[in-house]
Amino acid sequence: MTKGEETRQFIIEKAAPIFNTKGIAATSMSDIMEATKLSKGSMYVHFENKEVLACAAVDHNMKILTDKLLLEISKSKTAKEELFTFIEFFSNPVTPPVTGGCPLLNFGTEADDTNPVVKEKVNSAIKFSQQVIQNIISKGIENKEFNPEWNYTEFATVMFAMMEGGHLISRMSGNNDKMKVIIKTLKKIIEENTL
Amino acid sequence: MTKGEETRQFIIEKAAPIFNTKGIAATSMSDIMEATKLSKGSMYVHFENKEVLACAAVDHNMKILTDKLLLEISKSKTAKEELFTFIEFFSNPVTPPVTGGCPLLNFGTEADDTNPVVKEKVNSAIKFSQQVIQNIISKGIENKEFNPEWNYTEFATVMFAMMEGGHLISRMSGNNDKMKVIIKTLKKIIEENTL
DNA sequence: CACAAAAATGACCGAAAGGTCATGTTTTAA
DNA sequence: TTAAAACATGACCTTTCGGTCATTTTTGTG
Repeated sequence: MTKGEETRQFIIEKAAPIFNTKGIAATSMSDIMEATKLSKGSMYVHFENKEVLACAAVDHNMKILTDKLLLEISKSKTAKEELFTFIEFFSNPVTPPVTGGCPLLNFGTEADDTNPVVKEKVNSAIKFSQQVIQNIISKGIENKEFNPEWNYTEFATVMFAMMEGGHLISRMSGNNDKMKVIIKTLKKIIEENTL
Repeated sequence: MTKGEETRQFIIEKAAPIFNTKGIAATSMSDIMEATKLSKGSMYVHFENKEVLACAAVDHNMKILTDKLLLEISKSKTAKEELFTFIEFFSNPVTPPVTGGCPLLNFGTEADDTNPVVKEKVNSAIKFSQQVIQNIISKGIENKEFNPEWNYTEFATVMFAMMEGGHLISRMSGNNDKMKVIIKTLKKIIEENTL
């Protein structure tokens, strides 16, 4: 990695949690300058404009989250264990795996009617998440772990939706109680489909 | 209503969809001036500052949504019908009942780490929504419509979470298909608890 | 109708926004 | 080692932001 690439990466890493916490519109280049202790000119050497930096920060937040999640999942032995790990990974929205909370929720709602590029990034990430869930269950069915009649495509959607909704509720209330209810419910459904 | 009160209300009504669509940070007083065709000075006659206007807009969005929802629900005859109406009311996130999509999702994620006042407003509204669901089911149990063993407190949380999550997915993808899956799933659970 | 109070106007203010650029410093590869 | 390329700096630019205020217009009431 050249010096330039290193600096670019450094800026992204410092910027990512700020964008995820404050939102794209509310984050200024000065915020990033302060966090990186770099000059304004230096920022624009590595990023054409704020939008490009914001997009890089969005990507970074999603990548960090995905990497952490998949790493945790990879430690599991059975498909059921993998699903449980997935769910438990998000069990504490008040102190989430990525600073600022779920980037899909944060950037998705902000980008919705204003930023088609970010919106599409979020859309892809949502699809990917559901695909991960589906792949785990599909594998579990092949392994004779899960009920082959399970409509797991629909379950993947329901599970993802429940977790995002639970995330919102818990972050608003400031405690993880409601997320625990969501988790309990999801685990029960999984148990019911376990052979 | 005096002229002043009328104008204040007029500004709120014009501002509400803008705030809900663009977000609080990304909405400028100029945006509101343009929408209302009023002068800057006039805005500040009725609102101390942007924050006060934003709060009024948040309240308005939530009130409009609540009023519309409760009106629809009031047309239902049975408790089960009321629940179904509640769910169907949100069946088209792409063309939602309130311009900009669910204000709880929009303002909640934005306010999360930056605006405790709005955050608390959203938190209260979330609690209220779940209470509405609980009240319907509670009444339904008394009416012998629903299974008295139903853990409806937990269901209210799950239902709310699923709908918010489904809302996000559908808005990101630009079509209501995933929301339909959510709705189908919720209706099935309700049927299972119907006597 | 008169007239005080309320509402509306738009020029104006300082601060902060995103962005540029000449200049100086550090990397990098021949 | 050295020279060109890449990187870093911070002063500076324009625009837009939230907000103020003297002035004018409208409103409502005695």
